[in-house]
Amino acid sequence: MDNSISMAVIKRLPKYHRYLKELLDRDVKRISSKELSEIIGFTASQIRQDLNNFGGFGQQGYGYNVEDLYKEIGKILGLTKTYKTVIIGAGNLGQALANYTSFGSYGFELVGIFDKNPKIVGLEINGIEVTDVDLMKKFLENNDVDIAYICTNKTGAQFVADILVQAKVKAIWNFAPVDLKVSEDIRVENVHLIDDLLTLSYFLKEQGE
Amino acid sequence: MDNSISMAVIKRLPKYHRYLKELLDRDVKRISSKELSEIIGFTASQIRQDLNNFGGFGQQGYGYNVEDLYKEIGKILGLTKTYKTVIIGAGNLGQALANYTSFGSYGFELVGIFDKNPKIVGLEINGIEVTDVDLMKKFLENNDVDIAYICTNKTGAQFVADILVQAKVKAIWNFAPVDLKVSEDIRVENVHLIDDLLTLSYFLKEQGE
DNA sequence: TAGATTGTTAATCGATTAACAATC
DNA sequence: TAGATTGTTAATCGATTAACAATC
Repeated sequence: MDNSISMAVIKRLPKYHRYLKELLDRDVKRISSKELSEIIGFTASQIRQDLNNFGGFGQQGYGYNVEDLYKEIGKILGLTKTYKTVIIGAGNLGQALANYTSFGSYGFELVGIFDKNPKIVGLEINGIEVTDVDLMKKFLENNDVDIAYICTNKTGAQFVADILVQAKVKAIWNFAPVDLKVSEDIRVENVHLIDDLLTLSYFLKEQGE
Repeated sequence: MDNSISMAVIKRLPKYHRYLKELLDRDVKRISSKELSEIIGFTASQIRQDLNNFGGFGQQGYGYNVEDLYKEIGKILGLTKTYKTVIIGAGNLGQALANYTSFGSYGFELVGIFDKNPKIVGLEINGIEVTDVDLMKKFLENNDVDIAYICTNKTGAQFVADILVQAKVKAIWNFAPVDLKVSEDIRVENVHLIDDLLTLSYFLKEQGE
């Protein structure tokens, strides 16, 4: 598969996937780029360009078969596999993510939760016991973990990331408000919540002027 | 202030703010675009371009005064004001956000939490009692709420958004996995968690090939 | 066959980077 | 004054949109 797909395209794929699922649920059999354009908000031209990065999924004069396209995009996104995940930091956010059952339905299987707080270690969250973070390295050696969700505070995040890199975890989903320094071969996705709030704040301030 | 700042620039502002705070804490007095470039990861040229959208904050031959620039960016981001916020949906995620004290320190003051579940209504979270969502409209009429965090499930999100639009709430921070249909004058920031996971999944799948 | 709609190339637009005169 | 570094214009790069021949 082409390795040079731009990030802009990749970031749109989940949205295609989401809208196609909706169409499928509404029993829509086929859709043209023009029709899809109207509900998803991308231009028809962009939709055709995006999809053609991965193959000719459509048919001239017909459009796209909704079910086929949905499945194809699922494949492109790697949803045919399952992934083992762990959560580090079982505070409010970590617990919230642990309880998100929808992630499981996409194939992201939670296999471990870690924390350093003795008051939290030992608790059971969504059927998984919280383990002391000191035992994480050993756990990672014995389990082939794909993705780690970092839900620690700012201070602990880099320390945790270093262990994850060493243990050859493949990806990090980072919720701590810091940019992690990691080796090139580990993929990081950041959720900097405060950044989003500041963006909103920027626009609210603008309004008043 | 210029109204035509591109979204790309705006989305970088919180990162400038974060790094300048760090420099300030480390007692760094001045910094050149070149030095900042090395720690923040944008090119020096981009940094100068970005900042010059808002004014000439630097000085030839010297660079930028860290404290001044930090304050200026804070102003640009609207951090001189405070904002009233509410949370709708007090499940795991809603509760996690309610307990995030750091938002408060940026001026985002939580004034209400709403839920429809009778088991949750009445609970006190971070000093605020969860109110029945049926009473939200009235609450919004009596309180000048700036930002609403939607932490409901997919099904309830649009229903809630409609009430928020009616009540003239200025911005929505949407955590439900759905694209809300709202009027033009309300700003929406989406956190589609599953989209981020799918992006990671895309790259993990790639690795194996 | 005629109509519709894709796949794909070309044109445009916008964002990033490079270059350098201005100036502290 | 000489050196450093900005502010800003010009060049480049990449992403989006438009156009249309191919084809179902």
